[in-house]
Amino acid sequence: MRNKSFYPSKPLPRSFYQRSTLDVAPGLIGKILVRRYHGSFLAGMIVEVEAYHGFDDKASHAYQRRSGRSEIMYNRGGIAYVYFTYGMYHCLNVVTEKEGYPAAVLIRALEPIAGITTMHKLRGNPHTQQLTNGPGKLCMALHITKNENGIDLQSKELFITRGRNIPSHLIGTSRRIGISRSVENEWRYFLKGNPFVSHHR
DNA sequence: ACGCTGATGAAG
DNA sequence: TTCATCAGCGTT
Repeated sequence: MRNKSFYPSKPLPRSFYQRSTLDVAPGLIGKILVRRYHGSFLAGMIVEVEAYHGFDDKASHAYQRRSGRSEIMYNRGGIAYVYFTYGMYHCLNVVTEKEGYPAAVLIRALEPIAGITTMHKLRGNPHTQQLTNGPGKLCMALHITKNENGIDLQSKELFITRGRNIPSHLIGTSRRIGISRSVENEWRYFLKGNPFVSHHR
């Protein structure tokens, strides 16, 4: 848990991201998201994600449009897509699949692993359980903003590494949170029983 | 249950 | 140019 004892493994290869989004999304559960900040590492285990993909997903930013904000989702997998929402918050996605197919996975929650003191400062000292249990919260805690939009996940600044291997029976699925269209698709994945998974409202 | 807050994109 | 819509959060 101490930052000094944490040194990350190599970034996951680009090939990890260039697969079906519905394979990448549950595959991210248990992996470690790493952010370099002022020369040290902030890190957390991914415990909740949502997939947004393809031409028929009405909740996707890329639905029936390819311009501005959503253009980045058409890139080949392996880069970050960070967007600003509700006038206040940033959300981190990882782009998946091949060039020309619009898709990304939203990182919704982390279990903090390293740099927890720094994360508390960046978040305004909430209880640890509230530190990274939501997509806006984890971006605040890891200082992820639109400056990181488009960053290559092979970069030292922001990447994902191997973590725990999670047996599939420990991964739960549900409808996605906070959307009004295509609600029937159960493309949210989370680590069952983990206290950092965000709660439904 | 609601207000905060501003980027986005569609409509006019 | 105006307007509705929001992949959220914190306080009520």
